[in-house]
Amino acid sequence: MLLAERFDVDEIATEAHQPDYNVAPRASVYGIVERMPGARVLESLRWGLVPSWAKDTKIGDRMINARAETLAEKPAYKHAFARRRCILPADGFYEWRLQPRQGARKAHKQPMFIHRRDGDPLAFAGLWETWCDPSDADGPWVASCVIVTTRPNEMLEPIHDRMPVVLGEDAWSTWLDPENHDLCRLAPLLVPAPSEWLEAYPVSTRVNKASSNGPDLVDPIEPETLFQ
DNA sequence: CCAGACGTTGTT
DNA sequence: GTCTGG
DNA sequence: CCAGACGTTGTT
DNA sequence: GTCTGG
Repeated sequence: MLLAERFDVDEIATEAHQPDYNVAPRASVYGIVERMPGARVLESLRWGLVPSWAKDTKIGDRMINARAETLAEKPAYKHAFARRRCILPADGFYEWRLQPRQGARKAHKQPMFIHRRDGDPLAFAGLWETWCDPSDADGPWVASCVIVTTRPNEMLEPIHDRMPVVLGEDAWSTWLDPENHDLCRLAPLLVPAPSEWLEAYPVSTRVNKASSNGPDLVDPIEPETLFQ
């Protein structure tokens, strides 16, 4: 499998499924994790971190982004940041650019697709946790994750004021190593990716609807249809 | 001490 | 579990 | 993030 | 306006 090769995964702990182009919170995403140092496993993770102490999974619905600036202090992320960092691979991500329209009182929100220029998948920095219902000890374990965000790089700045942390290949081992507790080696990774890595282009507003999906969502749209 | 939250983005 | 607010 | 709902009683 | 669901 392509992802497993690209991320040098040793074990695939999840069945392959079709890629999602419009992932919503609570959906499953791929994650690369190391429970043991150096042993990379491709897992299926629910997007929206459910901390181990949660009474139910509801809390995960709003734990979809974690600010890099405060990761180490937030009760909900502290443990995962210390021991359960992961990589969340993605073809790209969407941001909505406010685009004032002549004669319109409301600005148009133009969805943009951001991806790597070299065509490789992005490696989002993420955190993950496992949870099991405290009222049902025999119930299933739920593995969940959260995407780490930071300030935007130069290229994204006109589009949005935050962006996911995108790790370069040279940072993967340091980030994934569960025995690395050295903040001085982790903190420098949580910075905006170089603008040169990325490209942004406008896509159809069909992506606004969570039920829309499929590869055509990332098709570039013509400038004429920018202002519909 | 106990109770209650535990998060982010964007918009007004 | 752990932090904050009262 | 956007889209879409925005409610209760009583029954299974 | 604000919350929930995807």
